[in-house]
Amino acid sequence: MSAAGLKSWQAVQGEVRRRIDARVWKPGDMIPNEADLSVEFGCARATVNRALRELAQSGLLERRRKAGTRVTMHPVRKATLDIPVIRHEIEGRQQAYSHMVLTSERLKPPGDIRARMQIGPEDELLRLVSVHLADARPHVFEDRWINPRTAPNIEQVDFSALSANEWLVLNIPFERGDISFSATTAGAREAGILACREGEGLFVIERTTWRNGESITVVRQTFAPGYRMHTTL
Amino acid sequence: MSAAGLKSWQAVQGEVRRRIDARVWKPGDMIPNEADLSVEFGCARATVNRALRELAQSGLLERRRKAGTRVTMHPVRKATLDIPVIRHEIEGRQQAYSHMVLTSERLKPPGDIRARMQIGPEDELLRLVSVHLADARPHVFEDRWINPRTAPNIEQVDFSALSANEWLVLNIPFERGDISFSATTAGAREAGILACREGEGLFVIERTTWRNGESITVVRQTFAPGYRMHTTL
DNA sequence: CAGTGGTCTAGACCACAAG
DNA sequence: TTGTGGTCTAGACCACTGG
Repeated sequence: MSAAGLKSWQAVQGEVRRRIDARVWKPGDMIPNEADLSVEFGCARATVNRALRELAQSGLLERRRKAGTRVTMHPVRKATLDIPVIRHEIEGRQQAYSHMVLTSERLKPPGDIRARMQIGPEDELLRLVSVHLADARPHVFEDRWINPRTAPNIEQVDFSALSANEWLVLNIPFERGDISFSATTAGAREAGILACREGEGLFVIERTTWRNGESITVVRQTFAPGYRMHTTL
Repeated sequence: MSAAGLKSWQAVQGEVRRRIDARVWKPGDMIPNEADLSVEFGCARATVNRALRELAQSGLLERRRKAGTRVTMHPVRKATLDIPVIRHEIEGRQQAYSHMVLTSERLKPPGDIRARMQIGPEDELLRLVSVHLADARPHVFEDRWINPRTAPNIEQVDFSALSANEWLVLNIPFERGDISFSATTAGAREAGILACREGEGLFVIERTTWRNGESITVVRQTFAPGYRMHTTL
């Protein structure tokens, strides 16, 4: 039953996965410590550590100093999604990208935006409403608020040449952000802009990004019908 | 400008991030090799390697043997989503979980399911339609196909006690899977089951899982209005 | 061919937390 | 207090691939 001569961390990881899968180590069980495993497998402890560390990060194991390592009782699967710049996503499908700014204005935001961006009640933001097109057909409707304090010179940028998304990616990289995925129902406005029927279900991504503890932007992107994000587990 | 005495991989990683952020190393630039960096930072090469490896995995750097390491031209942000078992998600919100099986039958699947699960034209699958409830209110409508070849004994399982999701997680762990997120419009059936209005936009997760090169299950989960997945970037 | 990242090793010290 | 994982090190060899 024992396995010796597993000299690569991938091999160790595979053997550990196999044992968990085969219920040699059951959910909730403790597994041997790194030193013992390194002896059993005939490799260095660092190799075992690398193998187990990745399994812990992926949620299959739980590790605590002194307490040791146990098989997670109810593993939470994690999926990694790529969040592409919309132009690249469209061009990657061999379609022609373009975008249009519908409105651009400076004003005090409503309360929910103010709260999400943690700004003062008198601060003004730049609001940009735009639509991204793939082969001249509407693809995403975007409603964005930008904080001029973190993005100076934003007022001078010509967003007809470069979308706000790309300008920010290039000029104001963010340190931290949160993102959410949901669905909404097309109202008259979305239906008109995205050329779909009112009442259709639409995929929505909302994002807030931060830099040096200050918010950069809040954006809500509503996708045309049929949009789908895909990844592997 | 140089930084010496960065003795932890986190510190090295932070310094590298800082330089990329500050445009010391611009998108597309090569950066020094690991040996040189380890000298500059006053640490071992393995420490530099660990720092850079993680940055490469997160998409900020591109590394190739012999070619060296360069700053990614258009970094693709990655978001990691937790895909919880529905019962845990509901109970985590302090709500009472329950579920109901609406139909359970064995039959030959339609062509799209057959294609996605890569099974023969004569193979039969178990089809389970069910709904998960949070505090007795409908939360998810689930349409699932299960392959009896990978999940033997599935016919004998009492899914009124344990949902198919949980039974599979416990008994037939998958090796590989794909998942997609999209939106749909509630039809009469979804509206009835989820107690929402017809025509409402609903969030959808579709999953296919595999084990030993054979498909285990295909499931489509349609969430009640207002559902949202959230994570950080 | 040779330069670069990828990995393994044996040993060491440290940080944390369970008993 | 002490067992465990977390990390660093110096050195070594290997695998890939650009020139």
